Amino acid sequence: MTLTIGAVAKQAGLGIQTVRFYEREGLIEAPPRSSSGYRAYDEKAVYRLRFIRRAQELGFTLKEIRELIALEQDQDADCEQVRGVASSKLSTVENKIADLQRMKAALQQLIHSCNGSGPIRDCVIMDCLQSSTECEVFSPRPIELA
Amino acid sequence: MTLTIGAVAKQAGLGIQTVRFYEREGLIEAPPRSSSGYRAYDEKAVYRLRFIRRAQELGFTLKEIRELIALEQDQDADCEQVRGVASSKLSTVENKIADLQRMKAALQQLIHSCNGSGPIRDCVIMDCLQSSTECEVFSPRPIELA
DNA sequence: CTTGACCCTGTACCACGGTGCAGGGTTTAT
DNA sequence: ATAAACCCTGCACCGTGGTACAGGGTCAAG
Repeated sequence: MTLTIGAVAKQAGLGIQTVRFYEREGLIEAPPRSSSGYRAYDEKAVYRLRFIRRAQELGFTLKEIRELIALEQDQDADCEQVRGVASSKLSTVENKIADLQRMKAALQQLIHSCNGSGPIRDCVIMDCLQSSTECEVFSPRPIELA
Repeated sequence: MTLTIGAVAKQAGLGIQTVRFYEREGLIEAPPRSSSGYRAYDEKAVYRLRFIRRAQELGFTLKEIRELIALEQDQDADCEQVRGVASSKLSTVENKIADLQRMKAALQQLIHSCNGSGPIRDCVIMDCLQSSTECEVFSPRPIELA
């Protein structure tokens, strides 16, 4: 018995549109079709979709997931390469954490330095955002935490 | 002496297109124009643009920055409200950090459990992503760290 | 045999924060 | 006077990860 797109979507915890989107994006292969043109999936499709979900939870982008899948399908690829991908992802995650921690510290300092009453024109937070000097809250490294 | 858009952009560390984009988005007010239609900025515009940059560095979205600017312009607003905005931003930053730390731990565990050699079919990392049981690396809370 | 639930394609659209280009006009330096 | 460097508008497009809708066909239950 094969599965309809609704069934695989449900089992993988995704929407139908999303499954079709993944097919278009080359993350899953196009399944065979029934005589009436319905997609006819097997169990493996559910695993593949869950793989995608899990990898996303670990912070991999769809592009990176496509690469992981390509590696998996490559006879000549080895485990080392997979570990490489995971390691570089780990680095980017660590960098994002560092960026966010700088933001956190800066925000805490801002909040702490605000007594929380009085009109805006006396607000330390606003001053701090406004003037270039006066407040050394800003991180050396800018944004880029995409 | 007034400043051209190129000059303010440079002083604020932004591109010209970006400055016009901020104007369209209501983050800065439209400046007066020269006789030939050129935007004629004053010094304050540079501060406003830097304000935007700084707030972005702290993790505020453009929408939130628009709100901060609106607060600043509101005679009846007080410092408490500004602190509220900053506090809620702090919370979201903290949540993002927590999400990323879960990812980090999971990635470390994956990388650690991979001996780093052999073909893909024996790769623990791939196994782990593939099979639903067998590997308790996955975070209770899913993605959503946008 | 009809009704509802499901499936199909194609296309457009969402938020986010911009970037780029075409097709003009202006200013400045040589 | 001419070229380079700047400015203008308007519009389209980028990546990311989907979501929605129109306008159809199909399948199972009653």
